[in-house]
Amino acid sequence: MPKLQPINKLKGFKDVLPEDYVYWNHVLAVADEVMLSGGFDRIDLPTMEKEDLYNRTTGEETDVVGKEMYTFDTSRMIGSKDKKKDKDENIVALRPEITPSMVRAYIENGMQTWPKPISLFTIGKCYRHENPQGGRYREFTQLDAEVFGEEDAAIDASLISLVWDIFQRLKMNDIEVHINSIGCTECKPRIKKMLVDYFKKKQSKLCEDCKKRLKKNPLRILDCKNERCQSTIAGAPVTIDNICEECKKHLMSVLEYLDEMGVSYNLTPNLVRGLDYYNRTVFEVTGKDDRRQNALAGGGRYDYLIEQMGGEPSPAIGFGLGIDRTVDFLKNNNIRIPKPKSKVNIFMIQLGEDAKKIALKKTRELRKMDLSTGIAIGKDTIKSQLRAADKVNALFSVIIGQREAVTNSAIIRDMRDGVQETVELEDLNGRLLNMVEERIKEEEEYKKKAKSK
RNA sequence: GUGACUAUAGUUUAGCGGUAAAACAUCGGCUUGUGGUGCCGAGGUCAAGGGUUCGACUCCCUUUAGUCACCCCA
Repeated sequence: MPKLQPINKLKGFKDVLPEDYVYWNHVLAVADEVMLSGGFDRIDLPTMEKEDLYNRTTGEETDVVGKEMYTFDTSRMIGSKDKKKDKDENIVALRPEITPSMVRAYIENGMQTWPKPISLFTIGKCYRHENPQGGRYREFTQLDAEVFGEEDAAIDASLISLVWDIFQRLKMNDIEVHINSIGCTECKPRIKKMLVDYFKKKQSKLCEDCKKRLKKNPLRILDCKNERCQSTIAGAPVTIDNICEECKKHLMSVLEYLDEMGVSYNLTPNLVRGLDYYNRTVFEVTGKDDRRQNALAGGGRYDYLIEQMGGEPSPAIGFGLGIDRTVDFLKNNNIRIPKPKSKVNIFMIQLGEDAKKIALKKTRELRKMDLSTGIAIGKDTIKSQLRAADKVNALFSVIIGQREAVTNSAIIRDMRDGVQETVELEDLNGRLLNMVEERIKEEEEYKKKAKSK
């Protein structure tokens, strides 16, 4: 028979294997802990929404929505009997980010009546159809947190401090926090106009991308990394010099609070975020390495979005934190994570049909006692089973053969030195529990001694 | 979407115009009911398709996939 072509995973998607999952587990646990202790409630939201949601929030003009979104027409799906007349109802999209869903959920569930501020977070997958490269995937996991109903600068600062705390807890020291303010409805248009006026005069000196940006999103020119544009950008009007008094005051307070909390940051006048809905405070956390895809987290204020989405006007601020990139960061920088506790303590070895039945029953009992127990059902020889026990680093093996099955006994073998003892079957569980506990205690003491030396 | 580079065993890599190596991993064996070390053995249409050649894993083209950079962003 000819070999069949195997099916591979989709481009930009990935499998997280056991070796990496310990990192995921750790990052997820730390994130969860920090957010919960910060007074946030965890929720879960759909991965798919109507496409319109993103057109009205993230912005049709942005690349994220304009060309990277996975959108489907459900009426044209294979086998679909659902042929609605109203086209808009049929167009759905996999979320490219979570904030729009958060805002939608806020309005849809009447959260404006909840005690303020409303602090929520969620962890889930997002999808963007772009070319994958280091640290960038088509399916990625984000921690998304939002605070609704409070415009005080202290909220901005404390939200940023939470991001900071997550990275601190993960022992990620080589990171930078960048902060900027892009103004409010009053000053943002003015700044935009100033920039357009300035760059229009120097258009010939800009790169091709920036010429396009001049029409689409002039703020983004400030963010351009093209060498050609740098000198022009350097002479451009700076946003924080031109924001209104109120916005300036807000920014200053944010910075003051951050100083107070011991969060170090850089005031980065060129920082603008790609999404349309931001105003005032915007921030980004990046790794200090020279990789390009080094944004670990980013967010900002979006005080007008809820009203724009048809809800009662309410201030809001939030951030997204990339779990994949955080895991990559830990691995690339060789940051140690706490060792997961040893997996298999006991390995059950059986010889013959009768013994197999007893072994299966005993395995279940031991597992119920919280003793992790392995068993190699498919293997029949004692040799191969012992080898399997060795592979998983079992502390003890239990051997039940024909002889033991007949006499209602079992052999406990210490895998460290090969010392064996025979016990009555009914005493097996208790004896094992004692032995494992003793051994674990012993190992901990040994570790302590090694450390103190 | 644009550009550069890469593709050999499960993994990491050698290799040469004359039909493939190593290390590690996996599985099996080294006679009786006892693991780790040791010894032996198994496994590859050299990414796919086409061309040049007496002959291609090796040279050329196409495709596909991966990596990196741009764009954008977490």
